[in-house]
Amino acid sequence: MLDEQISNAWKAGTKCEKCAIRNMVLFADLTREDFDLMHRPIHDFELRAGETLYNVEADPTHIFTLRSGLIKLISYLPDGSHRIVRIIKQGDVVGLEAMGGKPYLHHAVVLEVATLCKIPVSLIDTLNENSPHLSKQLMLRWQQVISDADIWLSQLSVGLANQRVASLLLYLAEGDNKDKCYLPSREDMGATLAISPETASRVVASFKREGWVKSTSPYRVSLNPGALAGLLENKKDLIL
Amino acid sequence: MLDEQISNAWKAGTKCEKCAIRNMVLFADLTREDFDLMHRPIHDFELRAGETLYNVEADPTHIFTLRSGLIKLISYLPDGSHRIVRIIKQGDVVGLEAMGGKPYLHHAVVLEVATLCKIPVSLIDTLNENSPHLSKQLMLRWQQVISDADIWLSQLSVGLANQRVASLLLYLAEGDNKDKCYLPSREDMGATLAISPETASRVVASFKREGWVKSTSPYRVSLNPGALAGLLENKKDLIL
DNA sequence: CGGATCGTTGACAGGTATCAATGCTGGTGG
DNA sequence: CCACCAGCATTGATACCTGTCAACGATCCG
Repeated sequence: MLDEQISNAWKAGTKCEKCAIRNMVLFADLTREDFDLMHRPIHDFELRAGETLYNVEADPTHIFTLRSGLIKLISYLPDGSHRIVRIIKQGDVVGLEAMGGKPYLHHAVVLEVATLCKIPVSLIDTLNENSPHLSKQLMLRWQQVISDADIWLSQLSVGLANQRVASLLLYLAEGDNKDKCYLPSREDMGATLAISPETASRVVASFKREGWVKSTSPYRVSLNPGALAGLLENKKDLIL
Repeated sequence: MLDEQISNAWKAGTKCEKCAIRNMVLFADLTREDFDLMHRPIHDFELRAGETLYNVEADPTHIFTLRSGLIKLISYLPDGSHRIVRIIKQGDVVGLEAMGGKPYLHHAVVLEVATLCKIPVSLIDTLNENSPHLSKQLMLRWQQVISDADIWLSQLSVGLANQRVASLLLYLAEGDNKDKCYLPSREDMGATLAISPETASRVVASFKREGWVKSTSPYRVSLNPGALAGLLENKKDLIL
């Protein structure tokens, strides 16, 4: 039975290599023996839209990699309001805060059906002491997170409402087929862009009227990246 | 001469321990021999307001710790506009992106006279392979950065202009004497809070009229934390 | 004393939040 | 099978807030 668990873990390991499609190579250099040494294996699983991956009160014992789907990270303010501070896309790592024993910083909720790998922090710690390579990989993950946070700050929270919505759609399209992407609920868009749901609705409606955004299936749209990007250009056209 | 350099590095090392006042303990567990082994020592120096610590084009060969003063991190957008995405306070680490060879993500400019430690990335790398403890410390630094970024997103970019200004002042006061803090130029406040400099000016002026903010010296104010915090409470007073 | 830079203040237009009403859709139960 | 309901998107009307443009004042410095 234990052997079965190990085997399952190793299966997850091979999937990790597939994740490498999006430079997800945390474990690319591990051998079969390394896995056999572990008591608590990596576990892969699936969550449906609306389900919670973790919240701030959960035990910070695992980090996760998102193999497919979409996850939102919600930050709650003392006054009860909330904001979506990040959207996790395929290949990203979630819950890195757990390293170091600190509680999770957010409430992580699935937007689109998600398949994930669940990795015990203790495992990372063990490997960390032996493999400086993994340590480097983790460092790169942290950088990615910061880099994403900066995009949020410098692009998604600035400018007119239609510019913010355009930026968000383009951001979501990056991880997807480049011109098809997930379309968040209007309330989620509001919480993401610091605008009201009604304004978000108005903007999306206007984009649809222009033909820049077309619904394909529920919560899925195809879009015209060029037109949307055009909205962002003329923020400051200085005469240099 | 080399010996003198080493001695200087060690002096900087002792200062690191002083930094530990704000849980800055990157090198707290290093011995004298460890330092003697290093070819490129830690160097400490000072920068005046307005001077640049680094920009995106600089060689990402060092990370820095801020022993005193204040530094803003600016992110430039493709369209030429810019935003202040973080403000580095005493005890914080700057330029962590340099780990991993990636270019610096921002333009780092001094707001208030800053004293810093300049640490070669190569040094960190070397130590990293031997000391898992340092690796842990770095992890904690990353967390801190993320945590700060989240504050920016969830508090400083949301709500009415006066709420944002209040949040910013309270944030700056944290690192200071709790009721005295640095008062940024109106333009910097605008770039930080995603509002126009004029609006920032109006809000600050109104705070001064209310007596919540009082200039002490140029770019320095004392403030009434309670009153400012009061502005943030009634965002959503639900009947729970 | 002029000039530059920054902060302040005013007037006004435009964008957005808010409140409210109306469609729309999917699920439930009769 | 249909009616009903709940939740979400849409749309409208209005007040408020903020951006913008512009003028003026303060301060510092050459």
